[in-house]
Amino acid sequence: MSGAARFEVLVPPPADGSTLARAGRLHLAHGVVETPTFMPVGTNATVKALHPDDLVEAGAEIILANTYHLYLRPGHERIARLGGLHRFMSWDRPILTDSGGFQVVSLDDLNAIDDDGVTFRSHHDGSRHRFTPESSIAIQEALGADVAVAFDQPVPPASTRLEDVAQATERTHRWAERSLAAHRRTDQALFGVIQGGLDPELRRASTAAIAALPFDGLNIGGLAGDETPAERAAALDIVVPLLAGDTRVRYLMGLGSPLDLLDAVHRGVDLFDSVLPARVARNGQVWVPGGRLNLRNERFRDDPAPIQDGCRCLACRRFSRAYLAHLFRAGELLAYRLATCHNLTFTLDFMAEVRAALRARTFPQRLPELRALARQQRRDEAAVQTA
RNA sequence: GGGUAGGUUGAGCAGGUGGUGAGCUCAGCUGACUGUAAAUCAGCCGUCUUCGACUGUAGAGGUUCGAUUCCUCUCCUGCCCA
Repeated sequence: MSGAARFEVLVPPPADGSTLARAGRLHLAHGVVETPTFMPVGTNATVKALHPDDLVEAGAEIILANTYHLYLRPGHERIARLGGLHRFMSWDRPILTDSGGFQVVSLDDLNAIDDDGVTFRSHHDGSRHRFTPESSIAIQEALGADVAVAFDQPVPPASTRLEDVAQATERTHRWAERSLAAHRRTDQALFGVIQGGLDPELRRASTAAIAALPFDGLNIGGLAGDETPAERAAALDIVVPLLAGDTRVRYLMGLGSPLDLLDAVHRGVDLFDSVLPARVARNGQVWVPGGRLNLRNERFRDDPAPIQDGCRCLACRRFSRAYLAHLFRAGELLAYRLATCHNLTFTLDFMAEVRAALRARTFPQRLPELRALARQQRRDEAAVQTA
């Protein structure tokens, strides 16, 4: 272990087994992260549409950036020359870089994978590149985030044949060891990724294999894809109990809807990231307690209310739904910023509420109420609740 | 007043010189989005009983087996001339 990440369990799960949720504190080079929490995704060294101050105001304590994208543009060496990722993007709180493994899946038209690594074509210009565990780590060290992630091979769990899941999982294990061996920086943590798809035996084996290695944190990968909530829950219920005595932070990669977050926290996960709240916001939908609103809908054009009564965010403090509806229709850039601020504030405030319940030791009791808050019914029901 | 070019589903168009015009782009309506090739994508967008059917090419007549197309008149619009 690098020692660059220390996870402190503030409130362990209750002995009665009513929940595996826990409150914790993750100490990183650039600061402390209260968990459970959510990391907004800033792929290109920016959370789309936001100023770093917006993120601070929304309550983000750590954000994610992407190795693949920053390697291609502007280049990790350039970022290193300019003083590293924090300085480059003027963000002085913790950052985690994803390894680029996810692009193995999402850009699968453009690449070829083998046991040594992945050869891919740039989505910008078609030029050829190659990632290996060693090169991914080298790039991440150059970027200089607080946390690097081992290079892995995720697969869409529900639609992948078992033998292919097995192959990707075993490859991920070998790459995990190579990522660890390649990692040099002592001021940067390194997290490992558990795979195994939806197969109980593969999940179990992957959890054991990755947990046995000296990573600073344990990522749960290959979920938040095409699986059902029940399948995801089943996978978590295999992974987390196996980590019962483990003192490391648990990070479920890619999860972002409030209800999904709540369920995963309940099953023992500490950390999340997702593009969902930001992307959904840019596409015109905002999250409110118990529902969601599509601001492009005709019915908001005359609605003088804020998105959410009592919300502290940049949008709700000063602007009406009608104004947001106008901005989206007009294609005005402020729409994206305001809606993104709202959804990230909503998500992060929701996680703060979950933490408060955990610290007050009222968490499992408050689950129904928190679920009601997180639920996102269809718009008609939402309208009733927020009217 | 004369000449000329036109009139297509909210707008702008495509097409159609006798036998299939419901096609495109906007606009509009709705939905999706989960380790970001996403300010993107998908559906709907004349009417209906919507896996289909019907109607629809400014209006009224005429020719024709059959007219959006050819003929006559009328209305409207742009431009030119007076």
